Amino acid sequence: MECSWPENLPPNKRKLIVELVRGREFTNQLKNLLNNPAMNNNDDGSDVAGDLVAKILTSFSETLSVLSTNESDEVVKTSPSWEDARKSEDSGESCKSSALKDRRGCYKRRKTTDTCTKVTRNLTDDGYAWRKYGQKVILNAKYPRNYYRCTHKIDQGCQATKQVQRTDDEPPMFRTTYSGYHTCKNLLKAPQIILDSDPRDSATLLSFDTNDQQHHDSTGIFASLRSTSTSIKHESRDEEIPGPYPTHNHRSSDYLVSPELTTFESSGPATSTLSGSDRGDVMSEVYSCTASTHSMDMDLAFHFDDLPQFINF
DNA sequence: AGCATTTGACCTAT
DNA sequence: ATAGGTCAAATGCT
Repeated sequence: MECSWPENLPPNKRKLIVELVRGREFTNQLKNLLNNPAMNNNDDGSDVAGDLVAKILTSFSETLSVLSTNESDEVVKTSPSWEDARKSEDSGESCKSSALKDRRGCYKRRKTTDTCTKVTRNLTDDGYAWRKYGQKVILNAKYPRNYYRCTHKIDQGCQATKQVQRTDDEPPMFRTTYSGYHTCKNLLKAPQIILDSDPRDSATLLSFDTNDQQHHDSTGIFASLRSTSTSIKHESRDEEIPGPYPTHNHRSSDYLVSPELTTFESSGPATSTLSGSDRGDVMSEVYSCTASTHSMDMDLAFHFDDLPQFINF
């Protein structure tokens, strides 16, 4: 069947649709294959199901790749980039004078991204290499908030960031908020995607708190991902978070321990909000995520008693 | 020397 | 106006 694109559809959106359609097609083939296991081997002995899974994963990778590119495109479009700011400065229009110092602050704060928050008793490693780029005193908070970006922001353009803040609670808890996708090729472990795990498969409690106006359509992409193991190893050595001011040193190599992999992805031109959750003394860790697109809002709360499953970026 | 962290400045969102 | 997020020079560490 001939497919005609709307004239004004940007190429990257076409690519998104193509990849999603491909993914759906491969998934359907896999479904048929599962209904007829006898078809799983080609004449040459190759594993058809395995090939299809590989194709599906590739399709998702491509989709996520396009989405991350879109995000940066939008930033450039809606605001002057650092380079643009420099240019307008050169023409005597904005920022201020004197060379290097004026680069400072000529940036665009990201308006919205998908975020995911986890609250833990200890600081746990998430398997990624982070570099601290800031620390802020937060109003009415006893402890400062620490800002980290992916170590591969420069060399691979990875946009993932996280914020870590010690709560005022006793015993101390640590709230980690992740933003953006890891698009880097993490050398420690590759991000892994397993689609739509059945919540009954694990002890994780999933709470879908949906809005009244919620409606779904195919533009919402939200894949929940299943743990590859039944437990989460915590980092052998806790990350150090500064106590009430001032700060300690901690180097990015502190974050390089690789625990088991669990993955979570959400995407979409999005607005995001964070929500808290509490199960009193039963709770050991709580993860909450909100991802919303223009067509779908979804909140998730993850409770972990024995750490069978969680989220990873 | 090279890389990571610290920290004040600067900017945006509200 | 203010709180919070990011930048980048200075500084520290290996």
